[in-house]
Amino acid sequence: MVDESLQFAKALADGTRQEILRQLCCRWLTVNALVLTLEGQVRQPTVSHHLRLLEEAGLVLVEQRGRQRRYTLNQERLTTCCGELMRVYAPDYRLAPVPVSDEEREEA
Amino acid sequence: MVDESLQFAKALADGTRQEILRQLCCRWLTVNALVLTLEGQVRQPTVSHHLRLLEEAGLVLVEQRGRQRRYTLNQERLTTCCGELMRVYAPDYRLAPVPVSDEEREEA
DNA sequence: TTGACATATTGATGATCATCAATATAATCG
DNA sequence: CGATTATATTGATGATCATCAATATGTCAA
Repeated sequence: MVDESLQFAKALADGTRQEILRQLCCRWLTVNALVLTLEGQVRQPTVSHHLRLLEEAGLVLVEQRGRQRRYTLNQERLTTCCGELMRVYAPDYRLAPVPVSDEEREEA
Repeated sequence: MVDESLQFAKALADGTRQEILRQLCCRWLTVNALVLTLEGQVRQPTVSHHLRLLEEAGLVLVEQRGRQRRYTLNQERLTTCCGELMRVYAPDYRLAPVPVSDEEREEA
């Protein structure tokens, strides 16, 4: 796809995909584990379909482990895409992405 | 809609709507003026349709002026939505939206 | 009020897409 | 090799949605 902001928005424009991203935030899950966390909402082929779109958009990272594949959310990519959105559509604001320290992360 | 991040993503998940937002960035345009800037890409009812979705998502502001309606992009709303996305999906990063000063804006 | 202009709404149509069951591919083990 | 497990792909179906022509609504001027 040519337009990155469009691909990014389309990737997020589905409730199931956003739910998948929430499940993959800050942890690695296999496809089957992901299907289980979604508790019967969707079948495995549907999850694989969404994972493909998310991977094409760069929003998830994959790692082959034996016969399983583990996915996780790519926070850096998401940050970059949000930054691009703001750069284009909110030029009067500034985005200052700062890595959160370990101590702060533990508070949350 | 219940989920704000979903409504935000859906609003941006269309090329024509993103083009409309670009045209409405930093200026107020009437519907007809907007149709003209899109140079035959889409007809007036289509533009009105998109403006309705964008307004429902809070991404544009409207002002009635005589028999015309003027629209502009709501940068603050867009910033808020991006911040919410990052808060949920990139908790290891921090968003610090800071209004850009007038002097800096003139440099760009 | 009538006419002209600006925008919104309606209803139809085709395109995109989310979902599934069935099946294929791929990797591991015996 | 064949059996088993994990994930991906295919093809079909229904839902959502972008678009348009036609029309309605609303606003101002004479």
